[in-house]
Amino acid sequence: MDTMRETDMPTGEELHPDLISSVHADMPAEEMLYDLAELFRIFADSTRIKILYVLFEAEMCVCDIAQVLGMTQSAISHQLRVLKQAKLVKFRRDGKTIYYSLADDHVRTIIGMGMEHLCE
Amino acid sequence: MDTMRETDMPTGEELHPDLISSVHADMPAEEMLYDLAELFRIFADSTRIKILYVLFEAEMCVCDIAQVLGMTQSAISHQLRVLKQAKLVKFRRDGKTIYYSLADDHVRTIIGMGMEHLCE
DNA sequence: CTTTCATTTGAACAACTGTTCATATGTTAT
DNA sequence: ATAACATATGAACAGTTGTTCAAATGAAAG
Repeated sequence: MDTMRETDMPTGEELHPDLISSVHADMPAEEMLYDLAELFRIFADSTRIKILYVLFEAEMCVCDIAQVLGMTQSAISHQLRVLKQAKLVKFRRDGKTIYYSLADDHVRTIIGMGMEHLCE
Repeated sequence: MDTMRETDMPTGEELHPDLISSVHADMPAEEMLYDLAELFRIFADSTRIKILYVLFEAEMCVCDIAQVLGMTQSAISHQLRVLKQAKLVKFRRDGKTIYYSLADDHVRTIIGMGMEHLCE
């Protein structure tokens, strides 16, 4: 509701008023952009990336993943929790052990995209 | 150089020894996975996502971006620095103002990929 | 040169994140 | 029951991150 002119203004804080309002109108909802950042945050840790990479090849139980990555079972379990909540991995129970696997192929695509960007 | 058998072992910490060694062999270099996580870390902040989204539409100067996002010029400048270092944006100077724009189309693809994952 | 404006930079602080350690849950076998 | 094992969870701690504030560049104009 501001009544500022589009030309000949004091230029206090904005240099290109019409560009600003045009761009602002085309922005996705605040919440969507927040969710997007939150999604990328999941991939923003090398332990989680490693876990996902491991699961590219086969479903695996927690202690095997820990073994492959040379990390504590507890640390892996904590990260699997994050991946689980983000719906990036799924799991099934077989007796005492729990097998984790990729939830869908989107994970592969997103990580592949990142890899492609790096290798250039 | 451990000489453990592949069958009939005490199962101290690993449940599936051959799977472990096979998967471990197929893993990309430690450093590569670290770099990959670092790349996603750039996208893992909603301010940076917003900046990139704004630059989808047009090149823009710092104060205009700040205006669109309703944030301090200083905050935007700090984040542009991060994006610049990651080679995700480039800039040109025109007198006093500096115009930022997307470095290449990879940014668009990666963010698009994330969006696609969210909208399902 | 001095002023003004766009931007950058550094220090400081609060908020967040990942790992560790100890402990709890849940399952199987004895 | 109890023991052994795979996994999960909570608290705590160090390390990292994003914003703010104040001050510093750097460029154009008077």
